[in-house]
Amino acid sequence: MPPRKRADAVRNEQTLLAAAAEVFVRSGVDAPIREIAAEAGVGMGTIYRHFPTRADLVVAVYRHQVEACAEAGPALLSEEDSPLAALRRWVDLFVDFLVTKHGLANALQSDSSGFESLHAYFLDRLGPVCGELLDAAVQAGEIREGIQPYELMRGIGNLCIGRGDDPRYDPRRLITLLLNGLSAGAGPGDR
Amino acid sequence: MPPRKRADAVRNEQTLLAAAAEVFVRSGVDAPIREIAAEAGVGMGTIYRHFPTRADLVVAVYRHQVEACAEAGPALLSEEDSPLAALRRWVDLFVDFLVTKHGLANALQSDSSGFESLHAYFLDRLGPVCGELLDAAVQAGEIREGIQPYELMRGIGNLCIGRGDDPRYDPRRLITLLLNGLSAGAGPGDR
DNA sequence: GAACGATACGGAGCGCTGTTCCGCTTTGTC
DNA sequence: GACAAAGCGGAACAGCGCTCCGTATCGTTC
Repeated sequence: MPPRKRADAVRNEQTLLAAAAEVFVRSGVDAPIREIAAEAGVGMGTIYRHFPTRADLVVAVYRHQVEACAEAGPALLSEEDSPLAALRRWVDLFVDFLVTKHGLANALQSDSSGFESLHAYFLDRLGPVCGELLDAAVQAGEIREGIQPYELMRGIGNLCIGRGDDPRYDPRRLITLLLNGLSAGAGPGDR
Repeated sequence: MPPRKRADAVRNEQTLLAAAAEVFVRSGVDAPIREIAAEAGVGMGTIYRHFPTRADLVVAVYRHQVEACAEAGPALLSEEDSPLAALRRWVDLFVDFLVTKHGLANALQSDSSGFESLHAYFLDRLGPVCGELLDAAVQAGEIREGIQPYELMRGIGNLCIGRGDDPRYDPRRLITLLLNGLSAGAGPGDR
């Protein structure tokens, strides 16, 4: 066995993933390495040691975010007051994650097979989580039934395409409207 | 009326278009501005004056190339010994042009409507030219009939996708094979 | 052809970026 | 506590986009 990694290295890797995720949301996946290093409070050498290329970093953040998003689903369900509130907060996390996801295609440039498998992983992992949130909200009578997880995730994903082009376009506002539409008139008496 | 442009400015613009086309083929559409300036033998200021953004330059080269390619069709037909030879040389020009075309999407970033119209212009202008070359070669019994201009152009275009990724992949070699296949066994006795 | 604005040119210079490299620090082990 | 080994930080270098302004060229007028 190769001797296991040093504790500080492990720590730094986690810090970097979190910092990169944050910076990606703020400045896009093409953000300067310096900015990510500063956000994480580490040197640039550290980033290059952990993630030799930008694609490595983007992929790592992607996996990390998928995982975080997946784990956040059940957690939010239990800590929020209502399933709908949990769903709203989950969607918010999901939107942040989409920056990374949309940057992935460029970062991987022409490795379309790698992209496919990462995309499949995304669907397998997040689809059920989103489904749980939707079911719970339906059970609680907070949203109308009938919408599929894939449909919602895809719709949100599409609303976020091209974000940043034009300051007048704010995907989050539209997504809020979408969710409002989903809950409108969905009381117990609804059919 | 604004006074017409100075002679040297017009000359430089033409020189730049030719130089940029050349450099795009050699180094891709992301080639450093300095390299294009050097190729054209002008200063960088001159490029920025004529084409404030990279997209402006790419679009201008694109139009210029479409035009050149369109005019080259009939010219080659009359100066080459056979229609097939003319077709081969035309395809060669076309392949060079595709570098610019494929770079266009990135250069325009998110202006998809601008891209659409440029693409339509491309089809309208070059489709008929390609058709003429194909017809002439068929008439001369040099290639089999039945292939459509759009089909050929699209096929060649697709073969050129991702060029430069991998030195082992040479689109021109495959395109040569394609043309050989088009002419194989297309003698007068063929039916 | 001489003189003179207007126009265009060239390239040094600035600021920002990716990437490397090596002296220094921290960690785990004996 | 001592000492490799592993890891870290960030100065330094190189390449790039873009601007700015002194200089050269052009077109016009006499």
